[in-house]
Amino acid sequence: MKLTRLSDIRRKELRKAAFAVLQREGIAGATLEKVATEAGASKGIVLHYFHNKQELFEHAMREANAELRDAVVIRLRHARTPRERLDAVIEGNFEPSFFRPLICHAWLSLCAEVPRDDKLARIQTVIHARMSSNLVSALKDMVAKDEAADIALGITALIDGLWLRLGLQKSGISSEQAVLQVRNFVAGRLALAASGRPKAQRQLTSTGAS
Amino acid sequence: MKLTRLSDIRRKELRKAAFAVLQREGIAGATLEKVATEAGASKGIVLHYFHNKQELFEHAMREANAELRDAVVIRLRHARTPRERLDAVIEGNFEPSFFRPLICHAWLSLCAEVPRDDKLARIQTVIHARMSSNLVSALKDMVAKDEAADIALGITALIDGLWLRLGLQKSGISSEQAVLQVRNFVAGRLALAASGRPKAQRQLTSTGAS
DNA sequence: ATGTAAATTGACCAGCTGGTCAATCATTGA
DNA sequence: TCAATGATTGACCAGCTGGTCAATTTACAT
Repeated sequence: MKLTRLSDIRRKELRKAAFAVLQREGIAGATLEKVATEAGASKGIVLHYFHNKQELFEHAMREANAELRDAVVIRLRHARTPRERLDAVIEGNFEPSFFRPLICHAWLSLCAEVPRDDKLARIQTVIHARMSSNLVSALKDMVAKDEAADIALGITALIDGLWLRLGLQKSGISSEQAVLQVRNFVAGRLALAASGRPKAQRQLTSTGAS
Repeated sequence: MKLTRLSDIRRKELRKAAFAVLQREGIAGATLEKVATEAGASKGIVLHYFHNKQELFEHAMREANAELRDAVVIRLRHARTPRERLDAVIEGNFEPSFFRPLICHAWLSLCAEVPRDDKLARIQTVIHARMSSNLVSALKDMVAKDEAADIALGITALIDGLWLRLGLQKSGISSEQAVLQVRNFVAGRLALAASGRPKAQRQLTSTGAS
C-alpha cells in the first residue's frame, strides 16, 4: 500500500515538465523531446506514461489548475462570512506565487487549444463551474439570486482579463492591483444593487449595438 | 497610380486566409500549405509575399485588429458626449458581427505567441494603448485622472475576459450581455467614485494577499 | 509586337515530428 | 535464486514542416 507509486511520481514529473516547456515554447513549440529533456528522461518514457501528446498536455492543464484551486480552497477554509469567502476566491486567484507572466503564457497556450480538444474544453467547463459556484454561494446572501449570477460572471471575466493583461503586457500588473481591481468591481456592483434598482440597469443609454 | 496594386490585393487575401486557418487549426496546426490552399494558391506564393511564416501571422493579427478598431472608430465618430464615447468603445468591442467564438479562437492563438514574438507584442501594446487612451479620454471628464486610468484598466480587462468566456465556454455569452456587463461595471465604479471616497477603496477588508 | 519585370508554380530539401518497437535494465515477490 | 513485471532506452520510421530555387507564365509599358 504505497502512498506514492513510482508511476505516480513519474507522471507528476512529466506533467510539470510539460507545463514548464509550455511556458518557454508555447503550444506550437512544445514537443515530446523537449518535455523529456526537461524532465531528464527520454522521449520514449513520456509515451510510456501518457498515451499520446494530447493526453500529456491535458494532464498538464489539470495539474496547473489543481494548484490554483488549492490556493483558493485553503483560503476558503479560513473564511467565515460571505464577504470573506468572496475575498478568498479573489485573492486565491491572484496568489502572488502563481500570478506570474510565465504561468499565464503556458495557460494561454492551453486555452488556445480548447476549441480543438474536447478534454481541455471539459476541464475549462469544470474550472468555470467551480469558480462560479464559489462566487454565487458567497453573493447569494448579499443580492438577489440572478443578480448574484450576473455579478459572478463579471468577476470571473474580470479575473481572466487581468490574467491576460499580466501575460500580454510587458509591464504587467501586480497581484495587489488585480485584487483591488476586482474588489472595486464587487463594491461598485453591490452599491448599484443596493441603491434602488432590483436589477442593474438595462439599455437606458443604449445607442443600439443591435 | 493604381489605388490597389495587385500585390496589395494578394497580401490582403493571404492575411485573411491566414486568419481563417488560425480559426480552424490554431497556431500549432496552422501551416503555410493550409494557408495557401485556403487562399486558393500555392505555398510558394505565400512566401513570395511574406518573408516567412512569422511575418505572415503578424500581418494577420494587424488585419484582424484593424477591423475591430474600425468598428470602434465608426461609432466614435457619431459620439458627442463623454458617455457616448464610452459606449462607442464598449459597443465597438462587442460588435455582433465580430464577437464570434471562431474569431476569439484565432485571436487567442495569436495572443499565445505574443511572449515569443516581439512584433506581436508590439501590436498588442499599441492595441492596448489605443483602447486605454479612448477610455481615459472619455472618463477624465467624469472622475479624477488616476481614477479614470484605473477604471479604464478595469474596462479593458473586463472586455478581454468576456471575449475569453465567449471562446472558452460552449454556451458563450451574447453581444448584448457583454455590453451590459461592461456598462454595469462602469456604472458601479462611477457610483463608487461619486459616493464620497476620492479614490476607490483601499485594503479596508483586506485579509492579506501579501 | 516585344521585352522586361512581376507573379506563380512545383519540385526539392534537410530537419524535425509524433509515435512504434524490440531490446535491455531494475525491482520485487515468492 | 529466479521468473516476471514494469521502467527505460535508443534506433527507427513515415509524414510533414518551413523554406529555397530554377523554370514558367502572366501582365504591362513602350
